[in-house]
Amino acid sequence: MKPAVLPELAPSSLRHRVTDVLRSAIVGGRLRPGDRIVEEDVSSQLKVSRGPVREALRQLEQEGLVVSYPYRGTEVLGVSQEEVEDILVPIRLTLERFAFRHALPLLTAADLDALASLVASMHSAAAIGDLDRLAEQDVRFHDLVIARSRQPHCQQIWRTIEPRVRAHFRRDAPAHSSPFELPDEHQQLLDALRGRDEATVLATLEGHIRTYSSVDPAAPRDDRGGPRRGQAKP
Amino acid sequence: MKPAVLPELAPSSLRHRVTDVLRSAIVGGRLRPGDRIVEEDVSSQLKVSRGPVREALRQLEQEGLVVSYPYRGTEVLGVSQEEVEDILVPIRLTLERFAFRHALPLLTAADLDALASLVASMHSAAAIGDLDRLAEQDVRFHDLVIARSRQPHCQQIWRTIEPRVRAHFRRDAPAHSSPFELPDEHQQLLDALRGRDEATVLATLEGHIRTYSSVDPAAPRDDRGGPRRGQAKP
DNA sequence: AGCTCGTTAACTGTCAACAATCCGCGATGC
DNA sequence: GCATCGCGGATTGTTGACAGTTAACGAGCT
Repeated sequence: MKPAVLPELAPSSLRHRVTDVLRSAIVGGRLRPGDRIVEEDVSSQLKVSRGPVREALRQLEQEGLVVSYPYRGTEVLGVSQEEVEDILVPIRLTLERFAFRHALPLLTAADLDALASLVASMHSAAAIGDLDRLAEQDVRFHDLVIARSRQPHCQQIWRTIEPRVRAHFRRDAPAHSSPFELPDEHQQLLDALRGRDEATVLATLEGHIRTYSSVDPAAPRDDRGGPRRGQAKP
Repeated sequence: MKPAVLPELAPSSLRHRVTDVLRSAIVGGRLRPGDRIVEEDVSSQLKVSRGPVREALRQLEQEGLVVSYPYRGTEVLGVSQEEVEDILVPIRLTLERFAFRHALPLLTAADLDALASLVASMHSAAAIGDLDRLAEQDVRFHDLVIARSRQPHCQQIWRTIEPRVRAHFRRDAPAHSSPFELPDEHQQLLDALRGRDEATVLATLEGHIRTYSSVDPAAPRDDRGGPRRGQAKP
């Protein structure tokens, strides 16, 4: 096996798994903005000590999903629609333009096949209305391309932007578009990548991301998450 | 004392101080890309245990200043000029546009005075050639405005972008412009803020930040910092 | 009543010891 | 010679205990 084409397994330390569990709880909406996260609770529920939990919380804090105040604890942070539209989506656009441009000449046939199977999975998920899997494959598509760009800062910032965008659409704008548009758009992206034409790729990408920024303007703004004083009684 | 105008002292836990020490060592160039950071060394030098050091490293990792590989350690990460120009500066522009727009109606007379004194300090620093203080006041100027915007995600992303930009200019493009332009540009920004006219503020800001993205194109690209195998013998 | 000040429970912050993993190097076998 | 295996030092990952801080509660004073 000379050409290293193995998917290079993700690092799985305890702290990474704790981070993933908490992040998916937040992104999935089981932890809502304003909810407190108590280290002891998490560590006892997950049967680990508080060390890894603390490190996970530090990471989530840097990802903008939680805030913590010294000696007072950590709570889940909300995102205002304004910040999503005016900051997160424009940043995402900057990142992905850069990433797709750099990944384009580096994508192997195996990569394109992997993307194709993700698109196929999206089609079937849309067909049976499995929105969770649809979102999951959506993220993986972009993750893969961005990973192939081999630009460390681009990847790092992407990892901090993407969960917030996803949390926002999951929590506050659940029905932003027909679930059938998503697979089609990614199919177009994939076709553009196969064509290896940078201009086409970037134009398609731009259209794709802008689609997602135009959410229902009647949706309520969400600007919760100020410093908490006092705590809820049981 | 009804109107809360106290500068609200920064949280000073051990982990915050360790983070600050390491970050300033990286941004200041005393730790260079590729250098290893060993938890035990840091903890013994700073006379603290490894816990806070680990949390500091997690935070710096999220700020993109270091990378760590499981069970193998942490090392300082470099930034390529391409990533600075194509990602970090555009993101900075997005953030500051948003922040200045939101801060504009919220800035108090005291805030404007504080900005004025920063500008004054920049003038005197430029006069005696104190580039460190100049850069320090530069950052504080933008920090203050962004803090006043009261947009949590904007602030959070700023904190992760700014150190990288600063590290880049400090390490790789030390003489990007005359030290006398900096105070003047901030003077203009301050005047625009005093005028309370959004369009003027944004135009001035844009010019200011773009100035900084146009660095000497002959400067060497810096793309170090891949995964390390093996370790240097003493 | 309203304010101030101890008291206290619930947390977070910090530490030092222990466990797990990686890397280099030399022994071993072919 | 050269690949493979396994040992050992260095360093990171994890744990449980202890110390410090916060905010709510209630007694005492005015």
